[in-house]
Amino acid sequence: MPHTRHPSEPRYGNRPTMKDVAARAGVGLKTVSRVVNGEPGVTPDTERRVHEAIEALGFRRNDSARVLRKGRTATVGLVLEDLADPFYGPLNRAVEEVARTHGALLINGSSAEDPDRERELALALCARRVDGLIVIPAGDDHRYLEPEIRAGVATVFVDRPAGRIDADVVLSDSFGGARDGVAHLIAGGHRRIGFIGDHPRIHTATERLRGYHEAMDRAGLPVPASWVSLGSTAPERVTAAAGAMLSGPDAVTALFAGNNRVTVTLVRVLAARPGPVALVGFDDFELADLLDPGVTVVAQDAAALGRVATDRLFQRLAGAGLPPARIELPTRLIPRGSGELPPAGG
Amino acid sequence: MPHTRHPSEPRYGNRPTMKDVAARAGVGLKTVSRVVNGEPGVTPDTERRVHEAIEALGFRRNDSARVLRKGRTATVGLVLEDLADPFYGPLNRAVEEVARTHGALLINGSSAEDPDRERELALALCARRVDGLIVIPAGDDHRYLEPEIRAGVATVFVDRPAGRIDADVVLSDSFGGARDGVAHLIAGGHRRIGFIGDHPRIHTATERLRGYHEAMDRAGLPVPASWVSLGSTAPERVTAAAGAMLSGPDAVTALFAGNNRVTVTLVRVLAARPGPVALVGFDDFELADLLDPGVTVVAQDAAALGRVATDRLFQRLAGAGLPPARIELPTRLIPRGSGELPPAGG
DNA sequence: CTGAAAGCGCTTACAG
DNA sequence: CTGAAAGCGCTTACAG
Repeated sequence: MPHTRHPSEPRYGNRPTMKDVAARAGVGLKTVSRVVNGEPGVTPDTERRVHEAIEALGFRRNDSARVLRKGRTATVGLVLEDLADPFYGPLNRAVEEVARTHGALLINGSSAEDPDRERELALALCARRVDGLIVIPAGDDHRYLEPEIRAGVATVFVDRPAGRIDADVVLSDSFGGARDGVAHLIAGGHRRIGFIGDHPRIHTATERLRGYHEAMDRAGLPVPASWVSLGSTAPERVTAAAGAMLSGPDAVTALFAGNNRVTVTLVRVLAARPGPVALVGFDDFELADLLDPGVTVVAQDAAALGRVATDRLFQRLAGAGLPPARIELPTRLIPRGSGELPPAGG
Repeated sequence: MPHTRHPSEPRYGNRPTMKDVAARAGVGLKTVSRVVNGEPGVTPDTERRVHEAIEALGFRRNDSARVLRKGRTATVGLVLEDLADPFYGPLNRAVEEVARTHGALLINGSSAEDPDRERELALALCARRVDGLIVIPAGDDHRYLEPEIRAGVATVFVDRPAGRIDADVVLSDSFGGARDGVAHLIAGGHRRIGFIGDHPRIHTATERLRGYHEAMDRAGLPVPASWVSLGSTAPERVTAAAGAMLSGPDAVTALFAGNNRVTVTLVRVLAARPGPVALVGFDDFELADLLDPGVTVVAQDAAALGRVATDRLFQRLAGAGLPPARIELPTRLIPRGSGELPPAGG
């Protein structure tokens, strides 16, 4: 007797299959497939019988099987830094919405800023044969994705460029945004401005630092090494860095925050200090306008990053033989008070 | 000639399969499978040859095919309200982390508070044969999931109970949290307290309103209809509701906000008014402590909701024949200033 | 230690 | 209009 059904095979919880429906309706398998997929060429009577069998058995097509045969999974993978980070919420949602218009589902996960975990997750998604992959890089070497991209996985990097491979990337103008933010402080009369940012291995951190230097240079302002601090965005580290910059003979009168988390920590630090210190932060955040003073920021459009990246991905999937591109989105300076505070004590 | 390969079949972008690897290594298909899966019983030499073929061809196992045969997809589906809503970020991440410890990936999507979209999404996930489903309900009738649950999809509802079916649910103690929050205002001397919450079809909204009434009743305080307003959380609606409650002879001296978005809008409304009005909000939010005054909230642990729900889901998958349970997590009152303002004018 | 056959639940490419 | 056969890329259950 040939192998039929064995309890050790979950068989998707004993769900009925097209074969079961076909048997019950007294038709062929292909006829069931036709009805389920709304293909033409089935008599109303046959169709009715099939529908009755589907109802009676509670049949629901197994899309995993369908997808195996079709060759496309109608799935997009998204690797971001942290699903819990509010910055990625709108990006995540934007990716979902675009995918949805193409009938695709979204598998996502966090790299936790760990390059190994990013790799593991991205490759797991490739193993599931996602049609496309959107990656917010944690690492700086993405050669591991080269075979996947060559094999046809449409891949777009977001927020930071891919490392050591040539691939699509959609990002905000970090350099220009930081430059304008720092220039805004300089225009307000500041001469001693500190920069506190993320790890130097993170592309946006160094780009924003570059923008800072550009603005200072243009204004002919020298930058002692003590005014720049890159590293972890942990509150302790940022607090310590700010403390150092705000004391001593070279004390700064203004701070530029390299990202969201740094900004929030600096708001706390400055709220606990007596004198006013000007602050401009990269990235907007909810309630920034309600704080006192409101926090001046260089805002980027996270939803637009996700939308543009996913559009690009589906363009690739549609077969456009596009060369890898770098798409840069503009930022916007939003003055709210903290960035307009005059320098204390000249 | 039998059908072999045809250009109209994408075949996952011409990726090599185990069959290709087997041919190249000069071994059987099953041997490749053994090597790829680290199964024992392969001579080192054979193993080496297989590995070489894998390298040379750039083979990566197709987990979608594997999953079809195994009967379990190692995938968890999560239907939430809005991927962009910061409240769901930590929940989302917690679900991911628990799934990860079980080797499962996460497919998620937004219902956009639309019951039809919730249904469509949940059923699409079932069609993909997710092993388990976590749903934050938008609708109030989940009978459509009954066949899926019966067929073996482990299902857990979070934040709000399922409608018209008996299923696991993990939620915060909305009733108790709101009761305590309102009692806190009463203890501070308030007698006229308004409640502004979400749509009455949302379970948490009515539970929190129930808590409000309980606290007022216990204190022997009558509640005119004009002090209660449920409906959309759109800023315009909330602003109008607050405006009505804060004027006239029955004007309230304190407000209880039914959720996050209401709280934030009320903070804006109150900041624009002359006199102090006390405020307690349900749900904590970032920077609540930095506002002036700090916002007193009834905090729920969103990450714990996700963690407990996903643990429950995997318990079910492990085969524990559990009856549906209702798991309620405690809330925590965090006084920060806004809830401790005394009643203006007695 | 190794591999051929059957099967997971569908769709494709045919042939009637 | 309808369906049997072959196949998607793997794993299972055997048999050597």
